[in-house]
Amino acid sequence: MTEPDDLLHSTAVDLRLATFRLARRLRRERAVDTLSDAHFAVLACLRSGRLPIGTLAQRERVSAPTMSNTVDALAEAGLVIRVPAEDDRRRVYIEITDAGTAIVTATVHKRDAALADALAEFDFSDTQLRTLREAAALMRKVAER
Amino acid sequence: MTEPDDLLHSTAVDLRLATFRLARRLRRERAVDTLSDAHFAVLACLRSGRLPIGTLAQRERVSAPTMSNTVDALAEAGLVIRVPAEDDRRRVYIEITDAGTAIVTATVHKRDAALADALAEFDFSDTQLRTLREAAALMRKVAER
DNA sequence: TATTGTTATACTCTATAACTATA
DNA sequence: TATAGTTATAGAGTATAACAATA
Repeated sequence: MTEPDDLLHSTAVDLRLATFRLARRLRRERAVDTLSDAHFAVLACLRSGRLPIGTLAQRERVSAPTMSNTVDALAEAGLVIRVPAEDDRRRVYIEITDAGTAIVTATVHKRDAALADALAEFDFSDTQLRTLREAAALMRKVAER
Repeated sequence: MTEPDDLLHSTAVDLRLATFRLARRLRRERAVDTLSDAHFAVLACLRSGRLPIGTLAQRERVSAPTMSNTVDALAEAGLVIRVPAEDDRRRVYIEITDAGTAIVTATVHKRDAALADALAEFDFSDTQLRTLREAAALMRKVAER
């Protein structure tokens, strides 16, 4: 346990507050209003390649039936397709479609643009921007511990 | 619109990714498993003082009926109480109880401790920690724009 | 007539349990 | 017998519409 008033702890407090507030602010930026955060997260998960339902459920920390329902909805919207595996016929791979990829790309661009605009508005110096980038790298290390 | 490859934009991209991942990681740390994120957020909102239902609904960006339900659940759990306003008898103030305050405090401590432990594990230098604190301050400015 | 909050109703997201098909 | 996925069912959380009480 860390002392309540050392640099480590006060950094943790500041960073927790800032992270929650910024995440909340950015989550509001969406390309498609009808797509929930949970559904969007699955779509984003599939950008780098197809995955079976079970793996998707584990990654998103939901149950298999929940992921099955989510995939139903995404498939009905034409954003993913089910592809039965050839070697193991119990398994079904989920692949993102071009329409799905387009939504992920547009949403990501929208969030990045909103954040870039916000940063621009404050006239941050290059030094401050580099501080933010370094911090971002540290934050990812911490999150993926 | 910013150029896709300038410092501003690449900072935005890095910061968006890092913010979402760290927020997700921290949200898993809870003092009470039975309390949902939405309910906890309302409780946290009330730490600094009592608020009417309508204000709570606006702050948390949910409808008034939804907030009414949430308050029902929190009141049933003994975490808040409804206090009718004296001057305007339509209005009801929601006040956090000692039990509610205890849960907020415990959860915040747990999240800060988890983050501090993670930071400690990486043996970040004081310079790196100060980078994170400065970044946190900038992030809050951006979030509260 | 406008405002504050609640009740009625319905839809989405989630989970556990039971089931089907395949290994 | 174990595994991958789906279906059945139920419980939370959410919204809009309609309502009651008060200003």
